[in-house]
Amino acid sequence: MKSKIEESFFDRVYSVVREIPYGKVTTYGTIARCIGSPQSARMVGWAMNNSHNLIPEVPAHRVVNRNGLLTGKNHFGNVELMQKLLQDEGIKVINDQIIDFNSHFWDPMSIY
DNA sequence: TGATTGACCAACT
DNA sequence: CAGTTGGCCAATC
Repeated sequence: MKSKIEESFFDRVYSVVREIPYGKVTTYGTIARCIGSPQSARMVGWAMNNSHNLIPEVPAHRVVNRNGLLTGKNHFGNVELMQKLLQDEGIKVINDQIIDFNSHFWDPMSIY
């Protein structure tokens, strides 16, 4: 029998994503690495997909791939919504690509 | 209930 | 240099 204190992979993902500060972005791989599964980056995106049903407070629009490309924009309902949200936070996005991505990048390890 | 897939990444050929 | 493959966990078919 599993301990209730043991959180699922998804729960850990949500915990990290929720801590992303305003105007900052991070990547799937970085989050996956932060929770101890560097190669589970795909699951992070999968968690985002379910997050719409589970935790609407998760800023999924602040999570992009390692290239700073808005690969998950197709899952926001409106393709332009993700880009709009990022631009509203002061992040420049052109052609689904975050401009000066390294400057807006936020490392989840900073919460430790 | 087994097989497939899914918003990724890195290594290998 | 570009295309393929392996890996991870959970949900869907």
